[in-house]
Amino acid sequence: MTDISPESLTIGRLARVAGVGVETIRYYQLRELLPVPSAVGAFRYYPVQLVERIRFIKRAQELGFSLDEITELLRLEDGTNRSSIRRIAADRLSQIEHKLTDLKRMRKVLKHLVAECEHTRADLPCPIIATLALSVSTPAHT
Amino acid sequence: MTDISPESLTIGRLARVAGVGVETIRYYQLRELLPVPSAVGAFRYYPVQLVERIRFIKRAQELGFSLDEITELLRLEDGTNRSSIRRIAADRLSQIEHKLTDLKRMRKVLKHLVAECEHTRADLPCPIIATLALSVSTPAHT
DNA sequence: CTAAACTCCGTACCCAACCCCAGAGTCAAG
DNA sequence: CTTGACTCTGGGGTTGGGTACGGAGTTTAG
Repeated sequence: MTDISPESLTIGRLARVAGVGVETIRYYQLRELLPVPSAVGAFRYYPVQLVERIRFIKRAQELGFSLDEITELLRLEDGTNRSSIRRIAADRLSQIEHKLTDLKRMRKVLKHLVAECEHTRADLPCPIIATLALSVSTPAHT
Repeated sequence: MTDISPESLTIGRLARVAGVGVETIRYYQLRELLPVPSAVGAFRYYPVQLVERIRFIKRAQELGFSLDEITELLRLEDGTNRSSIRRIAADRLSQIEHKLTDLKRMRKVLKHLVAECEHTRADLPCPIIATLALSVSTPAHT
């Protein structure tokens, strides 16, 4: 966390230190999640601070944020616009709630079908196939 | 007026009756989820039975099955190989369980962060950003 | 009979978040 | 000063489930 300015890395080193692939860094540059440093010679050199930025991105991804949302979060990184940050997080949260509801519906139906299939006599039609073949379907999906 | 058979449809009619787009039918043919009928004239005519087949596919999709899995299910459609059918459903079920676990983790963290951000004094750093900027991350994603 | 509507076929493109490759140039160690 | 590991640019491809486009031929309603 001690920041000494002249510390710089090539893209490969940055990638290794941050735990991502070189291509990931290039892709993030394209997406404007990372700055493209100006080359000194033919190669570009990256300040070590970018390691933390990449980790920020990765941690946000673990919470399910898309790169677009992360771009937003990075713009708000100074933390002064708390309500915008909260909005992004709250939006993501409600997307997650929605998906949870959806998956729970699927789980319920599948659990039921698998169980039913296990103890239905072998001479009767398979309940899983039978359901797919003619049930009145349950609502929405992602 | 050239009624090939009382029970056959052009691709457009089949699509309308089944509630999908023409392109979806062609795509399903490509994926071998639907047979490609041989053309009588220049156009192809589809037996009405395919309407049910398309609905089968759509119902399976609502349960989260991928088109590959549905291809499998269709091969087992006669229902004689119950254990294979159950395996596919059970696999899908465990994928769903996995995803549920993952989403619940995200929800927990996000709920906590949003709540914390709401109750933290405005002069302190935003807890959402702070967490992303340096937390020790929690496992897996998607 | 004509014009609208439809079909066929191929190709290409969409989203996300990357991965992989080739060829040429470059940098740093020995 | 050579070697080999790296970088740069640019293009491609992947997965999943389709959608969109365009031109030529066909069918059908009026």
